[in-house]
Amino acid sequence: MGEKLASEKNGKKISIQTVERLSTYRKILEELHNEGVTHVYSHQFAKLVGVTPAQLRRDLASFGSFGNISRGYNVYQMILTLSRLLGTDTVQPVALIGMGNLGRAILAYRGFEERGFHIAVVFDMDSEKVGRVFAGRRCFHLNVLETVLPDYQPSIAILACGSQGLQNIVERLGKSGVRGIINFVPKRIIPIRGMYVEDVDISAKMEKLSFLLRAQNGGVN
Amino acid sequence: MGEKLASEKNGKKISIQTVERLSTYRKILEELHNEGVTHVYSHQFAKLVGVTPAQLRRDLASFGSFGNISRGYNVYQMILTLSRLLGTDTVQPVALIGMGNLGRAILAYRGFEERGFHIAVVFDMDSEKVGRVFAGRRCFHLNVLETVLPDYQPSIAILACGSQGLQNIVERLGKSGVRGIINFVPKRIIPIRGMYVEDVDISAKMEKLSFLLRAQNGGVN
DNA sequence: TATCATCTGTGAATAAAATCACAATTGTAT
DNA sequence: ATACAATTGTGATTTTATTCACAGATGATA
Repeated sequence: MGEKLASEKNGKKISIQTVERLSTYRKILEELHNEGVTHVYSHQFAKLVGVTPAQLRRDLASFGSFGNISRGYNVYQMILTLSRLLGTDTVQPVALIGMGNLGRAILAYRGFEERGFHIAVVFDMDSEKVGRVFAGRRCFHLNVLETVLPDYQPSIAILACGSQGLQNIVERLGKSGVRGIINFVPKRIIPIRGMYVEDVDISAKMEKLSFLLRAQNGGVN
Repeated sequence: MGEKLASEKNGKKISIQTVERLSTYRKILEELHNEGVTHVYSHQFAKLVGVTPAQLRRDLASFGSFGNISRGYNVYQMILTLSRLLGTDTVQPVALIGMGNLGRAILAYRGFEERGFHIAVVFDMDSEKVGRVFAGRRCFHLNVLETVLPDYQPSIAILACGSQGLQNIVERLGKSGVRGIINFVPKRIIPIRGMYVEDVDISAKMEKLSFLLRAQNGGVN
């Protein structure tokens, strides 16, 4: 299925699929918290996030027991636990490679900061971009990656650059201590040992939709 | 797992997981084609896309038989078949909602056109944006959605707007014939009957990476 | 205090996905 | 023409994920 790795906690395993749902859980929990809700039952919560109550309970049970058997789940306690698990309880510096349209849009997006990720340093290869300041960050040339990264120590980098020499950039990032990569470039990259890559491929998502629509229409031949 | 739906072809089922891999397959096949490669064996191809040969063969077999038992798979034939399946053999009009930083970055991205998706019409609510021309498209006010959409007949829409009134927009799109949605807004939306939603949540991807990194570091408590 | 309704956490069952492993096939070499 | 090496497509198996369904727990109520 999906992917391989899993983590362990209290002897139980947290599957990748579960982790992917945890972000949604946290998001909804924050909304509930802001509305003043202190406890929620699995069936209510499940409806809000769009999963079955059983799956929700199993997911939550995979990293601890939070449910009071007749009050339901403690919203705030779960937010704290999830934030800890997802690493959003502390601010994490992130490097951004590529200051084109996409890079600038990512930089402008406030959602990361809210969730504990701070784009600390940005790079580009284009001499047009290097040296300019974007949203308060001076843009460095990729050449000086190795020199500059240690000042910021990001463990995550976002690739929003061209596809040329991409694999090489990945390897250099890896050697400079980056362990996780969000890849917006529609080109397969191979992580070096101990690294994780998450691809964001919007065209692929469109193709998936497109497939589903055709399939539903009775399968155009 | 993952999701529910599947499609059928020749009595065999194409699972969602398979569909998600088909985009990658097609991408790699195009590269091979451009390099002049006419046939490829499953083990070579599998290595390129990063799956096991067995899985690749099973995926391909789920919608037809292309393999010559001793020449391997016909690259060009597979490109044609995949393009047909993924609906990228004809140009598909797409509507884009939201002309902020993200919307403009999406509009500027050439990758869609290459894969057969054309952003035909754009909308916003901001009077600052409405009426302006972005990359050749005049921006319409969301108010006139119902009036304007029939001229373009998109079956897919991209949401890159604010989260206010999002669900309402989804429903209006659905009533105007939109069947698939790519949602960049970090807010859960509920598709109306017959609609598909694909969420793109970059923060969630970062949280996933963050989790994996912590887990690997021995599980910070 | 005893009864009741309803919840969680989880073993057991089911469903889905991935992998194994091999029969059938086919080009190639001699 | 025959033997050989290597490939595909797919039954069988294994692994992983989800759902079912219920025992045990707990607050509410009278």
